[in-house]
Amino acid sequence: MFSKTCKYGLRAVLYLAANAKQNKKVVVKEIAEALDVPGPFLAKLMQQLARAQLISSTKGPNGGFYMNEKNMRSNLRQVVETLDGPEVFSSCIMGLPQCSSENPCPLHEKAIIFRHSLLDLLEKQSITEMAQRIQDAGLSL
Amino acid sequence: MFSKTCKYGLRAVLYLAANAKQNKKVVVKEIAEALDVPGPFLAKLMQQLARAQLISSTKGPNGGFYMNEKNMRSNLRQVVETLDGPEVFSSCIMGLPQCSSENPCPLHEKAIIFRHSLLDLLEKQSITEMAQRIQDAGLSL
DNA sequence: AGAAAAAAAGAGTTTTTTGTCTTTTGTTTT
DNA sequence: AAAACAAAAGACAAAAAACTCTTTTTTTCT
Repeated sequence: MFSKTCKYGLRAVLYLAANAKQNKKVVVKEIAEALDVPGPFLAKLMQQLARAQLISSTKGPNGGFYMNEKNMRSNLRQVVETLDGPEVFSSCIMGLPQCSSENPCPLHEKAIIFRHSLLDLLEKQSITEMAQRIQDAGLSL
Repeated sequence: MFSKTCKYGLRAVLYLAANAKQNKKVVVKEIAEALDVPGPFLAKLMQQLARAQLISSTKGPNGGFYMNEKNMRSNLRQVVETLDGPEVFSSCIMGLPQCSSENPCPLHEKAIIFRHSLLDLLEKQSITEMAQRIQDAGLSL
């Protein structure tokens, strides 16, 4: 479905949303240990997310990663698109280069419906609300 | 979404369904050229599909690949499962190893709905009927 | 100002996936 | 029986993804 990079990224964003704020930043090592993923690899992908302004960071002592107000209003579709590229949502499910509504693959119509339900899932869920649920229900990341 | 192996496999199965029969077998080279995919690589994955009895083959002159009656009654979910493994449909969308209904990830409930729509898409489409549509409407593969 | 902390950047390494090439086995036709 | 054809099998090569390590930059604290 998604690459490991992307899965780590989704989890990291939600971890930040649930555990970090402007005044309580979190360092990569902590996130990596909490999620049980390779630290330096996670650091790399978090740089990408920071460049895309989906998360925030500051260097130096007491520095680390966190979510600002704007970051909290982004959505998981954006995370996926910056890490796996926008094609994951537009490319043909069977990998046909020329697949389109004019020249559809045999699964085209049905695939559109399915894809829509995926986008809906990733776009419509509020990060703020998910962070709340993670804290309240103790959801795993 | 799916691996290249899997995408090639889906297309190859549909190509066979639309273009081959017991008495009109088709050789790998033809399929590879029609789909514009690497021949030897395609040959490999077709061996897997043949072992899983999702397609049929015979060696020697006038040999090649084709679909028998039983093959035509299989579905695309089986193709995906033999090439990418059954985990593609069961593993957590965020990659959490422990994700389950008892210990759900933040996307769990919504992901189940979405996954169901994917399985539905791959299972409920009849290969026979798709082959017909490919021939009639000249769908691309 | 100096030291330390932490992300950013960049260069490597390993593993997996994708793709190729060669040999073997089985079948059919002559 | 021999030759030719085509898949099966297996070993190999290249490319991409995943992961690691080192150096640089920025910030903060003393």
